[in-house]
Amino acid sequence: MTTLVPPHAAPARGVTLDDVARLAKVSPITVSRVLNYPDKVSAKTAKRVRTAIAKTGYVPNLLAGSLVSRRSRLVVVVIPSLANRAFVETVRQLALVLGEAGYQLMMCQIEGGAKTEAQLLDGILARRPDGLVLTTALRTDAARQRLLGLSLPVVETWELPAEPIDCVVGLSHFDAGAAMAGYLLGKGHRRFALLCSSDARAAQRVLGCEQAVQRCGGEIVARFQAASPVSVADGRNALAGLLACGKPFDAVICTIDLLAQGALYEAQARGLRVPGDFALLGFGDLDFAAQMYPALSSVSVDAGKIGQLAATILLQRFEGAARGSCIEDVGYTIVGRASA
Amino acid sequence: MTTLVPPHAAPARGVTLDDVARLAKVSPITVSRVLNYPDKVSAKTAKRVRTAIAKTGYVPNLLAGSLVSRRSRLVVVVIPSLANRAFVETVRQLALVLGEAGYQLMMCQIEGGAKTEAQLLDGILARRPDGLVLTTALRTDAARQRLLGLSLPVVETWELPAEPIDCVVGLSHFDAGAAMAGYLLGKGHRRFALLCSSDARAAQRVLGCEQAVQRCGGEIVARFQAASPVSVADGRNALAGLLACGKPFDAVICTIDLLAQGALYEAQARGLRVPGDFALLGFGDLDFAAQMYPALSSVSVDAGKIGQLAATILLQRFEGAARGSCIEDVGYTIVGRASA
DNA sequence: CTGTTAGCGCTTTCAA
DNA sequence: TTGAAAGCGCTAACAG
Repeated sequence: MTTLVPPHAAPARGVTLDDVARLAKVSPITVSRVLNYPDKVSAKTAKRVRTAIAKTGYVPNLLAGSLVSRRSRLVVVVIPSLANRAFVETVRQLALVLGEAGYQLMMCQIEGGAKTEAQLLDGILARRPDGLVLTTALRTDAARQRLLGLSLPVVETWELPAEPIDCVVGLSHFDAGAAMAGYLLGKGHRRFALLCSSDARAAQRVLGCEQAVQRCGGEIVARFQAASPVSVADGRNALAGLLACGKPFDAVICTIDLLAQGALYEAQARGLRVPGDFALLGFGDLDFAAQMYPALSSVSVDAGKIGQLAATILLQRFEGAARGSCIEDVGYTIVGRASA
Repeated sequence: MTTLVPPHAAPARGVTLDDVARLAKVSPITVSRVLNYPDKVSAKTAKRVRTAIAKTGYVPNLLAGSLVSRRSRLVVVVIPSLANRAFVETVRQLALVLGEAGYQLMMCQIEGGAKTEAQLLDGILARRPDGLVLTTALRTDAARQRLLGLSLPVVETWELPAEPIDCVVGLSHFDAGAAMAGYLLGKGHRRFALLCSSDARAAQRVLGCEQAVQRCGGEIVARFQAASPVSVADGRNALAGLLACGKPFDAVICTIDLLAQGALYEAQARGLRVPGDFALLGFGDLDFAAQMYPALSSVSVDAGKIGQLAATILLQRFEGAARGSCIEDVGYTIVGRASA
């Protein structure tokens, strides 16, 4: 049982399938079948093998298995940042549905670090996942091209790209922005301030918002742009800046609830009242929105449904569905509460 | 260039290292070296190889590489749930430091699903990560035993387990709880209400808190326990329940900022004043704590430092440091603000 | 600096 | 139901 330590102190050799096979007095392939196709092995043999597995503490080596079977049973979901709470429920549902189908989900954060997007992506692809879920669009064309050149199933989520890589589950942020403005216009507001975060989707919402306001005879009196990543503090600062510039407004539209949260705190600190002094509308319907006082009106997106659909679509792609065979729009819902 | 589709529609064969080698007119190992040990190849040869790589769109297969080299350059960090914001910065720093050292970090969520903890762990181990970071303690002994039986470097974080698996970067939640009570006792508060979340670490903080209160002649007049996962709504409900039961109190201690946030909203909704009517103290110092009105007193833990240290320790373990060679206590800081 | 040989641990394919 | 042979794509070890 003693093993010589190799020169460069490589990790211990570990128990292999062959070790288990020897102990159970079967051929290696039988052990493999017990693990992967239990039906194809007699109950008696299977039991002997399982005993040997337990006795040895064998952990299968998926690197080897995936290499030859060309299936890793791994799905990677790429998220821009853990801090972005929009994706929490999406990822949860993804993991759940994929897990039930025998796939493992792992998350990769794509923010920060010295690596380019393409390098990060190559690092992921090198591990040969069976599928990929993107919660944020690839910013570089190099990365996009890389995926287009592969036959790897990909689901882009949370938006509706003009030229999808493969399948899509998302919503139109332009439309959502227009609906936000429409909602406030419908309540009689005309003088809007915009507090914006700095990502492409927020920009789309702003665009939709601006066009709707213009179309209906409203006016955008001021606009503040927060740096990325956006924070509650940005919301406070933005409202402070807005008040400082002195232009009158009757509604504040935030591209994300965090900004609205900050704006509300700033209003409270100054003794201003919402919705008395101005209406306030956020986006995302994060958990605190319904709980704040006053409760925050927001736009809700069914994040869990995005995850479920993305998982289902991936599974279909694994079963042979064609690339690009599915584009789903999950839409959005305006949730009116006390603040607007 | 046409390939027959194999019977079970296995994924396309893809470009291999041999293809690149053939195109560049070198041996496969030279291509490997260009990728892994660029110094060991002449600039001229390297250039030819890189051209061939670009031309073919070659993506290395780490499954094969890791199999033979016994190094996956993968570190997996296990988190209980994406929703838990405490770990955001820890994971970010982990990814950063490990990334600079050539390791890739992937996250696995361990909540929900039908899989047991041990099964989930086996699924991770099967991919042969070079290291593991736990942000939450393993709940089952089976899972713990599995890790103890391997030589895999592991760092447990965010607490100081009595019997560590390997290395540790954390803090004493018992001490933090005692300090929370001590802080309020020092401000003259004596009648405490406790709003608790339902995890082991919160329980430790509660324990520390209770003992400190008792020791100093204070009193815990009421205690509410929120179900897991905890939410802002739980905070509102808990404060409402507390007020309903009618017992007088002058300070509310929450095991987590989310509960304090909810409690504050409920207080605002009822026209109560913080800290006028009662002091409020949270834990975690989440981003909104400093921004709320009134600003929330809380306990800050240097989450980023935990990540940095964990990464550094892992790298040392990779370099041969002994199992269990490092136990770090990062402590905590009480951040006094308006609410207490 | 470059190449040859061997084999990582497993599953596919075919045969019994 | 079980097994034997072959080889997935790559790198360690050694040789030139």
